[in-house]
Amino acid sequence: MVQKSTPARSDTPPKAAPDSTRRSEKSRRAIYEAALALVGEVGYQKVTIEGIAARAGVGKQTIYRWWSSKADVVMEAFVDRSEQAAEAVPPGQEYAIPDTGDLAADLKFVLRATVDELLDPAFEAPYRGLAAEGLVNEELGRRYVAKLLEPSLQLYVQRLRAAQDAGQVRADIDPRIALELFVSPLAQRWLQYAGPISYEYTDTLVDYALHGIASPGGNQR
Amino acid sequence: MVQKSTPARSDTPPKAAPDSTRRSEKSRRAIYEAALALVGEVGYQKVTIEGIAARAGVGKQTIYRWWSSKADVVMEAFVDRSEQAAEAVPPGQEYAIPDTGDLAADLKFVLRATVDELLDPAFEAPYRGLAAEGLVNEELGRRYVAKLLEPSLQLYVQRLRAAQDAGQVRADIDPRIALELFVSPLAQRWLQYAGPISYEYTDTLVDYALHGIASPGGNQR
Amino acid sequence: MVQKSTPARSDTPPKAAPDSTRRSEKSRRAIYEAALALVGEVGYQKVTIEGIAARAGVGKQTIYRWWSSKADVVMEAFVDRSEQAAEAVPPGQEYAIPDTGDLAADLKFVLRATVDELLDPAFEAPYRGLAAEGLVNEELGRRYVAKLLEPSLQLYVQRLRAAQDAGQVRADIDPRIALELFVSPLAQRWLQYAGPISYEYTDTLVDYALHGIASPGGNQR
Amino acid sequence: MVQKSTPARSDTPPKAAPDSTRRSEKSRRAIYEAALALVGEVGYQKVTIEGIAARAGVGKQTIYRWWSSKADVVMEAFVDRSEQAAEAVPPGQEYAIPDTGDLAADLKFVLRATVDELLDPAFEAPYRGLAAEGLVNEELGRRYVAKLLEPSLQLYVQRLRAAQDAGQVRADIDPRIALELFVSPLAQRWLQYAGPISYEYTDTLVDYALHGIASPGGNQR
DNA sequence: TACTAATCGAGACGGTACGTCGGGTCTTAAT
DNA sequence: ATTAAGACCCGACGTACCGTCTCGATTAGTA
Repeated sequence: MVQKSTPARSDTPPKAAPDSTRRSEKSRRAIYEAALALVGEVGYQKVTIEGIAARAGVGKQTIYRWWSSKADVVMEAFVDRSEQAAEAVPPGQEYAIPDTGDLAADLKFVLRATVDELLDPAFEAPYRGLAAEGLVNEELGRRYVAKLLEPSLQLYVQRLRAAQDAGQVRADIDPRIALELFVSPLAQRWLQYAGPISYEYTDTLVDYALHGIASPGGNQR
Repeated sequence: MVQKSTPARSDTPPKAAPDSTRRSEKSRRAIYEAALALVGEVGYQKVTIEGIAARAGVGKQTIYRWWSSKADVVMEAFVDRSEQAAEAVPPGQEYAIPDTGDLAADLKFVLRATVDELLDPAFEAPYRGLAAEGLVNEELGRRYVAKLLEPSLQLYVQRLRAAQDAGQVRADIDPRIALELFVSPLAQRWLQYAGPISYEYTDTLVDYALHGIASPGGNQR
Repeated sequence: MVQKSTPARSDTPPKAAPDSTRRSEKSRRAIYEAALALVGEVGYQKVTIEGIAARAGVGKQTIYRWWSSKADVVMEAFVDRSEQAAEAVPPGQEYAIPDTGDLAADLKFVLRATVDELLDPAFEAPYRGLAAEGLVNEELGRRYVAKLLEPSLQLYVQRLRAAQDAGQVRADIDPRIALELFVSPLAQRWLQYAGPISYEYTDTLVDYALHGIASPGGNQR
Repeated sequence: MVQKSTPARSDTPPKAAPDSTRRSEKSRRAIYEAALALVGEVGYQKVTIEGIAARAGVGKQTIYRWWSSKADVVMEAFVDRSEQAAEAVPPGQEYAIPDTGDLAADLKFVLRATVDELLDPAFEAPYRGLAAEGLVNEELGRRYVAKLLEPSLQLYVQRLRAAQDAGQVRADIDPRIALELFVSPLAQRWLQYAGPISYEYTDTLVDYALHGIASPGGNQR
C-alpha cells in the first residue's frame, strides 16, 4: 500500500546496507538448512520467517537483514543446495546432455531422467513453492528463471547446436525455441497438474518435435 | 452439538452442510463482483476474504459458509464470468478455432489472439493468481485445469482432428499431445516470465511443430 | 454503538406486539427447561440463546419474540421454577419464618437453612448469573430484586413485626431495615466471595444485630 | 481450557511467559487510560479488548500478552488509579476513619461520604462492571475483594478496635463482623438496586447496629 | 592486545487478517 | 399467525505472522 524505500532519498537514510564482511557464516548455513528442512516438512506455503528463525536458532532480524522475503531465503537456500550438488560432481564434462550421435535417443534419455526428478518429493516441495511465488512476483519469477530454469535449458541449446553441426537439425532452427517444444509441455503438465507424465509421454514429445505433426507430403497452403 | 446427517462417524461432526436452496443469490453475485473487482484493483495476492466481504456488503460467515478459501471464491467468480461471457455468444459455432483449410494459418491466428489476451491486464490478474495457487494446491490446480484450461485445449483437439481427416496431419498423431507443442511453450513463457512472447514467436512455434526440427533427410540413428 | 430502535417513532413501525393467545405453551416449557438445564451444565455465562433454542428444539425467533435477552429468559425460567416449587407446598402456612416465641432462635434457624441453600450448586449457578447481570442492567436488577429477593425478605419483615407486637423488638425499629443487619452481610459474603460463611457466622450476626455492638453503659455522647 | 500453572508437563507447551523486564511502560499506561476512559464512556459491558487496543494505539497481542481478559485489564487499571490517588495524599494519617471519640458520629460521617461516592458515575461504571464479573468468576471475585474491598473494610476494623480500647464497644465483639452490620446493607442496596440509599438510611443503620434492635429489657426466652 | 562498532539471539511491539462464535433480524415452508 | 429452521449482516473474539524496534552479549576488524 505505502511506498517505502525507493533507494536513496536521504531524509530517511537508505537503511545503511549491512557490512557483509562481518556476516556470520554459521547463521547463514543454519538458515539455509532450516528453510529447506521446513519446506520439506510442512510445505512451502506453511513456512514462515518466524519458523525459520526459530528452527535456525537465529533472531528474526538476522534474516530480515540479509534477505527481503521468505521467497528470497528459500530461493537462495535452494540455489545454494544446487551449487553444492554441482560441485560434488567430478570435474570433467559435469553437466551436459549426452551426445551419442543419436539426438532422439539422447533427448529421450534426459527427459526420462527429468521425469524421475520431477516425481521426487524432495525436489518438488521447494520447486513448486518458488514457482508459484514466481508467477505472481515478476521480479522473483525472473530470478527463478535465470537461476534455476535457464541454466538447464542451455544444456539443451548446446546439444541442439551440436546436432545442427552434425546436420541432424535444420540450420535455420532457433535452438532456444526448439527445445521448448518438448520441455514446456512436460513442465506444464507437471507444474499445473495438466496431465499425466510418463516416459512414453516424453518419448512421444521428442518424436513429434523432431519430425513434426504434419503429413509428409501434406499440402499446407 | 446434535448430530444431524451423515449417519455414523460422529465425534467431530461434519459441520452440517448448509441448505443451498435458501442461499442468497444476491449475496453470491455481490461476492463474485467484489472478488473480481478487487483482484483487478489490488492484485490477487492482496485480496483478502475480509476485503471481499466488506466490498460485497456481506458478512464473512456468508463467504465461509459457501467457500473454503479465497482461491475457491476467486475461481468460481472467474469461471462464472467466463460462462456468462460464453452465453453472450450468438448460438451457432460458438467457440471454435476457425477452419479455413489452412491449418498453419488457423493456428497462428488463434495463437496471436491468445498473445493479445495474455497481455490484457484484466485477464492477467486473476489468471496468474489462481494459477499460482494451483501449483501448490493440487486439488485447486486440477479444478483450474478442468474448468479453465482444458476447455480451451479441447478446441485445438477438434481443429487437429479436422486436419487429420483432411489428411494434413498424420493419422497416428495424438492431437491432445500435439497441441502442447505450441501451446505449452507460450504458456510457460508467459506464466513463468521465461521469455518474451510475440506474434513472431508463436508463428515460429507453429512452423516448428508442424514440420519438426529435424533435417528432412537427416539420419537419425 | 449505534442506537437502533427506541420504541415507537412510526416510520419503522413499533414491531407489532405478538398475539399471546396463539402462543405455544409447549415451546415455552421446553425453553424454560432448556435454559435451566444449560445454566446448570455449563454455567450462566456460557449459555447462549442459540444454545437454548437448539436444546429446546425451537427456532431462535420464537425466543426473541417473547423475551428480550438471555437474562430475561433465564430469569423467567427461574421464577417459574420457584413458583412451581411454591405450589407444591401443602396449603397452610406455606412459606414463613417459624415463630416459636424466641426471635433469636428463629432467625438463627432460618439463616442456617439459608447457608445450606447458598452452598447448593443447583441454586448457585442461575442465582449468581442473574445477580451478576442485574448489577449492570438496572432494569433487570430491579426485576430480580422484586421477583426473587424481596419476597424472601418480606418473610423477615413479618417475623420482626410479630416480635415487635410481642415487645421483643423496639417499636421504633423499621423491620425492613432491621433485617438487613443480618441478611445483607451473609448475602455479600456469599455473592462477592467476601468471606467465609458458616452457622457460627450467621449466629453471630443475629446476636450482634439484636443487642448491638456498643457497650451497655457506653457513653455515646 | 488453558493450562495455567503446573510448570512442566509440556506436550501443549505452557505458552512461554513473556519477559516482563522488556515490557513497554508506555503501552501499559496507554492501556490503563484507554480502559478507564472507555468504561466511563460506553459502560463496562460494551468495552471490548479490541476497543481498548485501538484507543490505546496498541496491538491486541500486547494486551493478550500481559492480561488474560477484559476484567483483568480493567481491574488492574482501576487498582492502579486507586494507588495513584492514594500516593497523592499527603503522607500523614493518609486513609483512615476519623476518630473524634464519638463512634456513632464518625461512622455516620464516613458512610455519608460513601453514599456520595457510590452515586458518582465515575466510580460507578467500573466498580459495578468488575463486581458483576466477580460474582461469576470466583478467581476474579476474590481478587476484587482483596484489592478493592477489603482495604476499605480494614479501616473500619481499626476504628472499631479503637472504640473497643475506649470502652465504647464490647470487648467480645469481632470488629471484622461488626462492620458488616452497617456496610453490607449499604453495599447490597447499591449494588443490587435493592433499595434506596440516603444519609438517613445510613444513619439509621449505624444506630441499629450500635444499640441493637431488641427491646432493652426484652425477655429473649 | 585492547577497543569499539556492527552483528547476533531474543522477543516485545503496532498491525492485518485469519477463521469462529454468537447476537439479533429476516425469510421460507409447514402447521 | 405462529412455528422450526437457519441464512443473513455484523461485531468481537483470540491467534498467527508480518516487518520494525529495542535490548544486552558476542564478535570481528582496526587502532
